[in-house]
Amino acid sequence: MAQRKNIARDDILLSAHALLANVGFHGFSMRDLADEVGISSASLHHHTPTKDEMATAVVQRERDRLNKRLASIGAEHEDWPRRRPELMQSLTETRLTAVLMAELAGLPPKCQAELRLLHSNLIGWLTRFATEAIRRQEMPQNTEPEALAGTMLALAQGAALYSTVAPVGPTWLLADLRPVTSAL
Amino acid sequence: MAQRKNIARDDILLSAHALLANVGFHGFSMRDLADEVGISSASLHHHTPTKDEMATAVVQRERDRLNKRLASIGAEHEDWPRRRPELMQSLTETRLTAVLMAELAGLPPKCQAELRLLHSNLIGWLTRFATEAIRRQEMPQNTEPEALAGTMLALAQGAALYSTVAPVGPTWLLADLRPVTSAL
DNA sequence: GTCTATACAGGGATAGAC
DNA sequence: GTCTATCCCTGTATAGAC
Repeated sequence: MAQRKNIARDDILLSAHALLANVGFHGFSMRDLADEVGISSASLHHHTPTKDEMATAVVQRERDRLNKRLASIGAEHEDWPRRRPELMQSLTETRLTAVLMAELAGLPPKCQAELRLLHSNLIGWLTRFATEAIRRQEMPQNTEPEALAGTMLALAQGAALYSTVAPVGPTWLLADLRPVTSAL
Repeated sequence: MAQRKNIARDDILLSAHALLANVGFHGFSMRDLADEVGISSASLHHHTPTKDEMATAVVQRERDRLNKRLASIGAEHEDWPRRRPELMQSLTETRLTAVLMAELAGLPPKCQAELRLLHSNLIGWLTRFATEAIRRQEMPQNTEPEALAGTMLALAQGAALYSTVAPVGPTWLLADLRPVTSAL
């Protein structure tokens, strides 16, 4: 019944996600998206009434996906050494959030709010992971979990940002960053 | 004679830089910029004929500024422990490049080319710094300079990207990232 | 160098037929 | 649900007077 509509909406959100992650919210038009999906712009607006709503839905989807993914990582492993690679890979593969964060102030209200929520979720997960790792003595004891969460997010999302011009190599996130990050 | 014009163009590029770094290339209009500067959009186009040219000029300026800054850091100190903080701070304070990299594929041709050049310059500097630090035995000997350059850029620019929502704290880039980056 | 006025394309969004 | 056609606004850019 409503099956075909749902499928169509998923197709739209998938194409929308790709465009958003490539050129950002203001980098493409609803007509561009309609062409990508293969329908008219009027049909597109039938499924997703405004551009704001469309982008919001995409971000919401990504937020759900990431929350589930991070929860799964937390449930699958207890130790940080095994959580780390999957976690960093997940965040490094997520270019959407990095691109939208870049234009945050220019985003329409709903989409902007949803993105802030996504960011807040991520910081929450990362802080929790760091806290546990410190308690388990798998991280230095004098580390602040919040600072580490911010740094991890910056590193992974920065890599995502530059992934189009310099693909993250196998050794990228494995380098010993002590000389970069540790104080004198 | 041409003095007032140059001053005006600098005013324009300064306001343009702020807008570009805040909401990205497609996040504002030439009218917005004209309003910001305090002139009509026609006057704006008198100084900078196209939006592409305007953004290109801003990126070019930033490229010059960064090249001089990094050269100065390299000349001022010889050792990596003293180069590191100034270097990372310079890159973390540069939000413009991070925002524009996000929409790279959607940028007009000249601006896109100029941005790629800026990125290439940065990687060049970072790779050189890393190479020297390794030779001076201030970094682990088994590190690949290119990988480290990419990672440093990702970390700093990621921090720049998220600086609007979570200002980089004093401990941020000082954390020991071994648990994040080093392999199992 | 600055303005008003305007051209013209492209943007988001809607009407209404099928 | 999809289309064609269209509305109306915004966007870039130009013309031409002052």
